[in-house]
Amino acid sequence: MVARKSKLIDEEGCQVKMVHLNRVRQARRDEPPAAELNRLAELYKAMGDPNRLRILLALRGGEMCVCDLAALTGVSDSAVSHALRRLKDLALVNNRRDGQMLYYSLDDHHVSQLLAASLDHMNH
Amino acid sequence: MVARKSKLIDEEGCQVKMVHLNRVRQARRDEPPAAELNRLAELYKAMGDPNRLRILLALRGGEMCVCDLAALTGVSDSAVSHALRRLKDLALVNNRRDGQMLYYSLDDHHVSQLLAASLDHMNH
DNA sequence: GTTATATTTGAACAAATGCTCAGATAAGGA
DNA sequence: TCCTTATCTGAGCATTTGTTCAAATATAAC
Repeated sequence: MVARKSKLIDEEGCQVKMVHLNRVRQARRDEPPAAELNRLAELYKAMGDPNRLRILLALRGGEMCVCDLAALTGVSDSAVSHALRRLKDLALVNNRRDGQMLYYSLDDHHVSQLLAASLDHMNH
Repeated sequence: MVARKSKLIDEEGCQVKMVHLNRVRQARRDEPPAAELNRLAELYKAMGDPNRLRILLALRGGEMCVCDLAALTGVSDSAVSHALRRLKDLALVNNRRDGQMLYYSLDDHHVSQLLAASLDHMNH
């Protein structure tokens, strides 16, 4: 990095201040498409809530029903149901009905691996 | 999973409804300590914002200064600075001063690996 | 010293989030 | 059929979040 002073660059009609034009261009080029980026952000955001994260971690040990997850996390059945719907919309979990009860489990082993990688990262 | 009906279990003075007591106990046993769990959630939450995520992804290509990141993401220098402080507090990035400018980079290759693993996961 | 540039900081505020509550739905048993 | 249990849904609401703005720092050039 050698540049020391910012330049004003015209972009889409408005001037933008930047120092290393080539570096910014490279970053733009390497960026994943917006749809993929937003989906990744949604994924992280979903895992960024302590209770949803606890649910995901718990499901590594096998399927569980809603009221067991409520007992585990200490929130209402309703709150767990809301959380599970969000995780399901993101394809992080799925469910299977057995009578009146719904058993939730991790959607595939990738999810479990992602969690393992993160826990791993935390313990250096 | 065989149980079909919930039981009321006494826990810390209040009754909690659950179906598979052993499964809940196992999940509790396997749960990471609260401090670790909260830190992991904070980590995910930080990565769950599109602009912060874009910053992290951009830094995979090498260090960048604040105003370049502002030009990349299209938000103000101030917003980028706030974002970077949060990422720095979580040890996801660090910085180095060169004159008036601060160059930010990913804190270590683990962060980069974590991002790679996630992008990977997205493309099945 | 003064001035200009790069970044940081804190306050303010609109937008998003996660919970609870009440009512709806789905399935089983009497 | 009616009643009970398990889960879901939408509205309401308090908390949190991310941005902008204005002012403060930090360094460089003069």
